[in-house]
Amino acid sequence: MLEIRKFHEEKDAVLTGLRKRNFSKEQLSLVDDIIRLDLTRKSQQTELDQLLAQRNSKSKEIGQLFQSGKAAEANAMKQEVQTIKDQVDQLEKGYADTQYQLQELMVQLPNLPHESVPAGSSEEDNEVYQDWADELPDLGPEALPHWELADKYGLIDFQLGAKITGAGFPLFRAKGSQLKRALINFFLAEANAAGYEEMSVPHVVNADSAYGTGSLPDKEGQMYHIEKDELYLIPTAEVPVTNVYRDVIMSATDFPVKMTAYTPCFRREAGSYGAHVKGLNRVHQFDKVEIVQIQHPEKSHDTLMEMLRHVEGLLQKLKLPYRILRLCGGDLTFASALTFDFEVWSAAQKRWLEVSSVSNFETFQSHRLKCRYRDEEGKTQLAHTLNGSALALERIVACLLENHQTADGIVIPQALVNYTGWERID
RNA sequence: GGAGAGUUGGCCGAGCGGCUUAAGGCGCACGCUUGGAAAGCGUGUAUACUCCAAAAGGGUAUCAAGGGUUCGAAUCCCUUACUCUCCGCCA
Repeated sequence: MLEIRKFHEEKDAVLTGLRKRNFSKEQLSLVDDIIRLDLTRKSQQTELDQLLAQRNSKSKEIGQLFQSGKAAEANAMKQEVQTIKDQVDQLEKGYADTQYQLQELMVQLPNLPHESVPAGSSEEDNEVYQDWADELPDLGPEALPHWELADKYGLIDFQLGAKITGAGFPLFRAKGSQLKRALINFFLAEANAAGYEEMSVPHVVNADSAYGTGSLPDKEGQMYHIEKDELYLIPTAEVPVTNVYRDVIMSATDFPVKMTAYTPCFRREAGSYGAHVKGLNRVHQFDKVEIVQIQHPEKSHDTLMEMLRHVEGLLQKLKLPYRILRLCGGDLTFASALTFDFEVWSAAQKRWLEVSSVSNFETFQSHRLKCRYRDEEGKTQLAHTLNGSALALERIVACLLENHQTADGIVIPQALVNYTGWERID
């Protein structure tokens, strides 16, 4: 959530940011509505506080009167306080109402894009930040898509997954399952080597945590909701991991905080269909190793670039053709200020598949999380939060199978052989 | 799932309707002291919102969370969450 302070002090920056998000003129009027409501809120608070102060001091006097035996005076004063209380009740209602309205508007507003975010309305307008330098591999017409390879080598059973649960819950078996486990270990080992603390976290979170990272209310429909216990299946490890720092005030020397976790991720993704969701392209449960950092505002941009290079290193070691996109204002996720997507070339499908998204949320999440640090003057300031997939497993499996297929089997890249224990699938 | 006991500031811990602007201790910071340190002494030490042009200084709220009783609630009542102990079940 944006800080209300910005609306008063940097209104132009707010408007500029929202325009980059393609806000219409009517939508932009929200900004003035918010400023107006907040001014109302302030005056209501001042009035309310004054009344409460009166009530407190008079109540104290009543106590003293009783103690000195002046019951008659005390009882008279009770009447006075009673009338103050009635006013307080009235004002409190108005104040709560203003707060509620303000909150309703504030949660509708996405993060302001970083200045480097290109203008644009859809994924067509994303900027290719770093293209695949070499020629894209051409495997010829015999190249099989991953779902056929998975079937041919007995790696993934989509029918069994559908039988046990439903569509979008593939069952990995034999070397398919081992390959996935190897990738998890490989990604975690690389993250550990880069200084990220490994964590095993709950895969189910409460509403406070979901709200803290912005999954609620913005993505309510995307999460599996366990109503009986009022809990949510995590859509990404970002939610439990970032919430480690909810309601925490750190010292500036604690930066950077680096955490990593492997988790399954659950997404309802209602309304998808067609070839784009075939095989592993889009599933309801997938695996991911996530990297998260909490950083000083002045250093967060450099940190984002460092995370970018980390993800890039993984793809290079897996020998997969990739490109990096800088998302435009229209494609940026709600909470993000700046996002780079990694796409890997799916050699048989002949299309790019998104395998990672690396984002700087600046203070948008930390404001909700109340994740703060103390600056040189001892004042509390909001920290910056960042995260990235490093990496999403299922699409990597798809691309590994397709890109490294040969006539007599699938060749495992050397970096991964240390983790699989075998060199090929045949 | 059943029964009981708890949850107070960074931490420990007192308080069980007004004498609390939350005692006392520990920790931390600064100062005095010292050749330097320790000890000792002194001062300070939460968060959010808000008033004030700003600083200084006020105000309000917060004793797990939310509601209630009362002129007044950390303290009494209700609901919820969490922690611990015992029983049951269990990888």
